[in-house]
Amino acid sequence: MATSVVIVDDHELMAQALSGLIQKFDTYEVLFEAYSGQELTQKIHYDLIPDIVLLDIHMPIMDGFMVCEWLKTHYPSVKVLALSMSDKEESIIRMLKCGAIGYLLKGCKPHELKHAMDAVVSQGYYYSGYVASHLINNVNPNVLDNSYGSPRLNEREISFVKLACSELTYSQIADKMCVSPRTVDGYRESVFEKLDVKSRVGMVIKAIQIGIYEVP
Amino acid sequence: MATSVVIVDDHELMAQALSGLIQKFDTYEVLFEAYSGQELTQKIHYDLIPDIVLLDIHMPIMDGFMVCEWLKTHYPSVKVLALSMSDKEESIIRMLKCGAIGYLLKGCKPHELKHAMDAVVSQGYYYSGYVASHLINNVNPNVLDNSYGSPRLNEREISFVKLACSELTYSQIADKMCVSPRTVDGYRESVFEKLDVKSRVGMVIKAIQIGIYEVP
DNA sequence: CTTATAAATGAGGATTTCCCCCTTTTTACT
DNA sequence: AGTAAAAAGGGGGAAATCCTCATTTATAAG
Repeated sequence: MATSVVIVDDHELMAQALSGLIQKFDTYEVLFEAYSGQELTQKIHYDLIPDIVLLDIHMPIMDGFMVCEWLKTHYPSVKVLALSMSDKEESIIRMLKCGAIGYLLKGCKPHELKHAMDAVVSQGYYYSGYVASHLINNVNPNVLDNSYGSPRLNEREISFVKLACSELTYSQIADKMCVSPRTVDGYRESVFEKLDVKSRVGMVIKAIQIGIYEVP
Repeated sequence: MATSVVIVDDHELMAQALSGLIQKFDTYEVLFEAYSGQELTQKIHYDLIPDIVLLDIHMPIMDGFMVCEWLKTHYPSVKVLALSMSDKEESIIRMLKCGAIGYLLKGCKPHELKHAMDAVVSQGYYYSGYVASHLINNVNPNVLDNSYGSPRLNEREISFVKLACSELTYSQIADKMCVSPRTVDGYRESVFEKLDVKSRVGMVIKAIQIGIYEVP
């Protein structure tokens, strides 16, 4: 019997094109496509459970991390193969912690996709060579402790960082957060420490890298 | 005779999947795919000129803007249909100034792609409704003057901005650029003016938005 | 009830950033 | 050549950022 696949990608073009590609692999059949996380949660049923979910990470509202966590709690048998543009180790690690079983870059070749799906079915995991080497070489200890959000920053600190990614001064941020400027300075200090940066600009760049702040 | 198409996208998966999709449209045939701008410049010949080039914007080394400019100088008859994830007006305008004849979002539906290609062939242009409305509503005057690089920044200013997207102080930047700190302050002032920002953080965010700096 | 541990805050100062006004040098144009 | 316009550089000062030492407050643990 053919292995059933579901594709989740907010880019319809990508999703349908991928679908066409996979149809050509015999032993695989595409059950359906979803163009958002919500759509997936609606379309999937107890009698329509795929073997594999090809999951795009970067999506609005419900991103790949959330979708993956939802899947693993509601349909733990589903094997999630993450599909991403970026090889940022934070993304990879977060994805694995969310329960993904493989991580594939969108720049890979079609036969690599086939190979990955084969591996997921038979061995239960797959990481492209590039991803695996990244994992080995560049693990930032700060990333390891928190499955969602970012390296160990608490809620207040995350709010602070988001506000700091703007032209507001720290005292204006203090007003917005309803605390004293000195408290904001405390947030700054601890965030600098945790993110290992030495300036506000460094903090902003790092915040973008690890996904705390998204450039509009 | 079928309309010939070439696909340029650094994501092989995307390129090949797209290719498969287009093969299904009769009246269109895919001549070849290129996974980088350089590959396109090598594969295209006087006896192998496509009617349409589907061009991804975000690519390493040679991005879509460069590829488009190269195409319009060497093969001006080629109709370039830009394909992008983002609807940032800067990207759209830059692409049009580079000679693209249409702009499509990757999130569109397959039939929209078909429709766009049809329109490009028959009418000579195509902009998805979403893109068109963006153009009308959100044009930033700063963007209009410069075809490449970004809103009117010169080379030195661009170097400065890139260095400013780091934890270097302005005087360290001055050292790197081999000019006096005061000169760097001049760069800062003119860049603030041109990009319409009020702080270094604002400049960094804007630089990322308009593509001067790419977050690693 | 103490202890300790984290969060919020205060005071002060060094450095950097931001913003003026102004001079010299270089480049461009007619 | 002469004039205009950038580009590079100088000085100084107000504001913001960064850093250090220290105090209060809340919260959890023994």
